[in-house]
Amino acid sequence: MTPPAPRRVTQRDIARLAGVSQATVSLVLNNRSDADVRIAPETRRRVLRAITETGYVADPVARRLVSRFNRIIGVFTYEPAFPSGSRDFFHPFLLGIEEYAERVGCDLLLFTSAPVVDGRRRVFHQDNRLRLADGCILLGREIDGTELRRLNEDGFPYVAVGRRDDAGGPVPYVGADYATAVGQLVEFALARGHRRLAYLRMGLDAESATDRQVGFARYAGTAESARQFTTTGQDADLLLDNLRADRTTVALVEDFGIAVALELAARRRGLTVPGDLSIVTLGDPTVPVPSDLTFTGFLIPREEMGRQAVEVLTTVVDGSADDVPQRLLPCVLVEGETLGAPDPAVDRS
Amino acid sequence: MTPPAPRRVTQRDIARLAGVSQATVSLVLNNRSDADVRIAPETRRRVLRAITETGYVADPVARRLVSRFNRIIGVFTYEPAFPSGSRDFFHPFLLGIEEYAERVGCDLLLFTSAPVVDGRRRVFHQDNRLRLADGCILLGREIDGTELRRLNEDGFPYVAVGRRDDAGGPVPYVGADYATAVGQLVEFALARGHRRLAYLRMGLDAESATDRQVGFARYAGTAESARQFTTTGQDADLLLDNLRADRTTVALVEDFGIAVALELAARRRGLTVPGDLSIVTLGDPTVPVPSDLTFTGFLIPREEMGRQAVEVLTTVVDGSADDVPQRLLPCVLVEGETLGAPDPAVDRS
DNA sequence: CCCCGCTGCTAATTCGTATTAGTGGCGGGA
DNA sequence: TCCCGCCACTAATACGAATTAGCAGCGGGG
Repeated sequence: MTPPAPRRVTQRDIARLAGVSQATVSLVLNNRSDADVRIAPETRRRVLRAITETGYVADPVARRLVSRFNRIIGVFTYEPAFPSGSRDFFHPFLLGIEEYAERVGCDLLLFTSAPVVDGRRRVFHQDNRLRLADGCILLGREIDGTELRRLNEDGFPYVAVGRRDDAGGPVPYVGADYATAVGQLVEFALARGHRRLAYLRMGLDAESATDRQVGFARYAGTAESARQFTTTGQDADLLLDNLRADRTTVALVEDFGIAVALELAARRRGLTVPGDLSIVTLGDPTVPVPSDLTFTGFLIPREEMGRQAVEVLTTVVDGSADDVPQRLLPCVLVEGETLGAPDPAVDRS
Repeated sequence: MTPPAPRRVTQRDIARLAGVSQATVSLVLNNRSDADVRIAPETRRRVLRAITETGYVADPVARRLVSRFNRIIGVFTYEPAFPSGSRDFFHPFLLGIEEYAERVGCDLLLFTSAPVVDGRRRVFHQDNRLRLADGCILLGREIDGTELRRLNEDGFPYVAVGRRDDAGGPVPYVGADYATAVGQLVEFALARGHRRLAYLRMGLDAESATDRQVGFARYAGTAESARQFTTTGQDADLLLDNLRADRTTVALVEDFGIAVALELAARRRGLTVPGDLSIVTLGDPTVPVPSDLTFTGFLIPREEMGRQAVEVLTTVVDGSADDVPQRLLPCVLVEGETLGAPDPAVDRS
């Protein structure tokens, strides 16, 4: 048992010590010196002395109650923020978020208390704690539309990381420009002479998946063939069969893990990459995948997304945001070694 | 420009809607039903309806002002929490912290706003925000003693991760029992026949370093030789020279990276590990080190330390702590492949 | 001498919620 | 009829800081 905590020092205590009123202490503290507020230097000194003597610090909670601002940025992750599994997924975002938060002097509040319902965390629940923060950053592959809608209705400042479809109004976000990145890779492939492309998707209906498909569909129009396959990557061999049957020369793979599995299957079968089949990845690995070769594809600017999310959020919070901020950051193309020219023999057949 | 934020819904609004007083709303909300507080079921229903209609949620800040509790756990890291460099250092702690915080329904507040002075973050500074949280977990290899002292004086609930020396009183902590772990490894080495041991330290004066040395000193007493070397690992060759000159058969290495460097230097010189020299590490890698062999040593129970830190903190916060909680968790020994028997020829010389 | 205006401060109020003391109304027992 | 006691609330206050209106005191101009 600890002794009943000694009541913490308040402005009243300081006031008593310095022989002034609580209001004066507050004025000195915020060192106000407007036209209509003047404090004699001597008085100011007495107050400051009392403050340093007692080591007084203003209670941020009480302060917030008045000022409506906390300098706290909420971070809501739809999966645990520090999981072993998707660890590499959130980490770069958090890195950028932390960096920028430090720059603007904000603390980060991780809403770990949000209860899990139906396998997902929920922003809105009984004892909603969102308001502890001035605004909130939403992280997650998929974000529930109804929750976004609710945020919009409440007018609570927030920013999603990753592009989001409208939800009862436009959603502020900082995303990655997947469509363009995928488009560029398709153009590369076409320029190399590829005419039979395949797009391997996981079958998620997250915006990030849609955007990639859009990029593929938009730029692959001139190809002789541009099929799409849905796969989990479990049966890479079957997948490979399908691709071969289709005389595909380059596969654009949504998920990095599947690309690795595909390459492995090809090698097992005596095929070479990119000799017999080119493989292009459309996103960096979210879990460490042991692979000795560098895949052609792109990197998602996760860290920068985190940084800019904080930046955007601050503008939304202080009301200086221009309309609803929506940013798409360019992905970084990776040359890699898995995109080659198609086999001429096959190509002519 | 956003429209001037629509003032958020308060209990007064609910009260007006339901035709009751604000106090009644509060009573319904906390669904108090003590002997001296009774609300007619009909009234209760009216209030609840108004609440669900407006989507009202209590302002956690105002609530805190009254109750003194926030269900917020502060996390203070002396280096950035999500750095690229020491990433693997904090991550496991945070993982455990998050897990347990979720379990007890607390949010995590990362004090990213703490300014960096002299290359380190400081807990105490001008605009101290510690009080936003109910208590605080301190993470860092080295923690400033004066700050601990200050925390003790202020009576602010906190727990350090890692054992700490007294600072104006005992420091509550959850640490790893390095002394015992190192001791066990020394005993293993002795049991294998080693008589000439060397302890390679980095020269930090953190408690974690001291504890390891204590373990070494305590258990290596019966050895023929038990020297200590200070090294940064830069000149692994010189280090190796010294060890050879000293006829050392087993080196206990504080830092994992140095162990790797040493093994590399040995191999370059045509020596085998553990044939010619046994190497034991005294802590797991904080940065990913490419190495194909498993070092004999121990693992620090970082995740569990994080979990228990939260657990202990909650007891400190609610005053149910038994005295000053100090826990040392056992490390997990790793058999590994780098501890062998000493070369008999050398041994007899 | 009166009043204005300036200086330097304080009293009072506000933020939103929790808690406690108290109050009006009503039924029942004496 | 009077009073007690219970029920179902409400009024008032506290939490700690920020802010605003306003009040003494004093000097100077008319």
